[in-house]
Amino acid sequence: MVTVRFAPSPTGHLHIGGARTALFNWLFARHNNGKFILRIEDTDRSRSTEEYIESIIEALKWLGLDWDEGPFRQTDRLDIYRKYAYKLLEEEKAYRCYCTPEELEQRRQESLKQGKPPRYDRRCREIKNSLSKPFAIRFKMPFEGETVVNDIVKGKVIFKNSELEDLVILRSDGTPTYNFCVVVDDYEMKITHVIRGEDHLNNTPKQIHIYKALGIEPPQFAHIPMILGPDRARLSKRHGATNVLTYKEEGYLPEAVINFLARLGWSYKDQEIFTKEELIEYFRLEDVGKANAIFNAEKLLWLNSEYIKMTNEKRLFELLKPFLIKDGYIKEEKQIDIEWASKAIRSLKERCRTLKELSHAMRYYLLDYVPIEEKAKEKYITEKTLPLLKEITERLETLQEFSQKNIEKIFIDMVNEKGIKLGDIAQPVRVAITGSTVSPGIYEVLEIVGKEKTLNRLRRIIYAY
RNA sequence: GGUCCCAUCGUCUAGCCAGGUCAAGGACGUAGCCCUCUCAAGGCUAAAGCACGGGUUCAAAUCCCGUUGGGACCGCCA
Repeated sequence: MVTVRFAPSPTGHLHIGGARTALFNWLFARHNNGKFILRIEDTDRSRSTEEYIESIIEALKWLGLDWDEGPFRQTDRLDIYRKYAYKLLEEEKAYRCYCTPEELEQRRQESLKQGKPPRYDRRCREIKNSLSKPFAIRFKMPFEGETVVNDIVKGKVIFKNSELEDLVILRSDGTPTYNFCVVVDDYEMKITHVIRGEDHLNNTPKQIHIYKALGIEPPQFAHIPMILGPDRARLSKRHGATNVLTYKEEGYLPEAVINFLARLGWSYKDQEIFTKEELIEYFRLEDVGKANAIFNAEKLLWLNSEYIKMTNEKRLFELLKPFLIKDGYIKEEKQIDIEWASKAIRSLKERCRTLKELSHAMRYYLLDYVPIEEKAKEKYITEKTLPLLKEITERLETLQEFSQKNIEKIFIDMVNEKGIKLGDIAQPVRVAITGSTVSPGIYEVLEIVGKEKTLNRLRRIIYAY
């Protein structure tokens, strides 16, 4: 059975790059009816936090990337790693290193200064008798030869063993290091395919030697390209929103984010928009590109607008509620007629690219009075338009059924009778009712706002002039 | 510095593995036009790319080599 894992380290929130790695793993597992495991790599105790673990889990749930096993935590499994590490020590495939981190750092700096590769000089490798000093366990890398990685995405990659260093597998405090736990865990969890960022490609030969020393067969590897910021540097906090959950807060739909992430480094014919089912059906690691991709926020925005258009109004309203409450347009406990809300959302959804924008646009449907933009007021609420506003108010007052159709008739009649253009009256009314020069069709807006609020707002602006 | 990866419009990409049907297709963004009560949406059109240099071949975006450019990794971080 195909088994993959997503193994984030909880030293930060789930970022865009990590989310795509998780997505590719998830898609691969679902496509192959395999298993997707979540594993938390928290052996860096000083930087890992509970808060980040929860945040990562929340983000994965929001994206709908469900896992079949886990979350496993490496800090719960320390005995296992120790067991394997000591096994290697006994078999003399690893050795005790008595150098202190301070000494190592100092030597590193010196090597760097002299332009030499900052590699451990293996000075403890030949110490025969154990000393009574604190020690770390280092793995014995071969001095020569080559290691071949047959990567599903990158193809055949050959590394010189002479470039590999004797890495620490168990720290002096007894905790294991990354390159060691991945191997042990991927073996113990029967991972068949390791799908991870390209930043791990250089680690792969080291891990392959650990597999060999442990006498186990390495899994298949697939190293997916990096996601870069617009400046071509690796995506980081400097580039703004990299935390997946901020996209939730900014009003993006999870399926839009998924769709966007899937198309970063992967494609299927000329298709841009995919349902989750389609992604699962079409996704193949062989179709993942080799080149790094730049995060294109504009395209994500476009995709989100497409998803908003495709989403039915009832679901949009549910998604919108937290935004409306936060913006102060509705109260949590207040009941809103769902049919009315649907009508309102329908009028706006093709004009908004995020839920946040949509919420903001809803203000003139929900509030009693809206703030009027100064520029709009100057341009459209004038001596010239005031009589028109008065007249349309009077005409609208007479309406029994305040429907779009009837409202339209009132406008058209007035335009014909007075020999004016529709815009001459529609724009001032729009400003009076929405506070802005931009809105859905004016008849539609008036119907949704309703007779009472419409007349109140018109009278108020006339009175205030 | 060393090692490894990568290279098609500004961006995401199709095409490359199995060279010809590619005077390179789609999408985002940009510009223009149409529609129009505003703004969107929608429709149509346009500008925009095979990094460079060699080689192989009747034929190269596609195969090979080099150059340049970008990225990643070199930790008792993951």
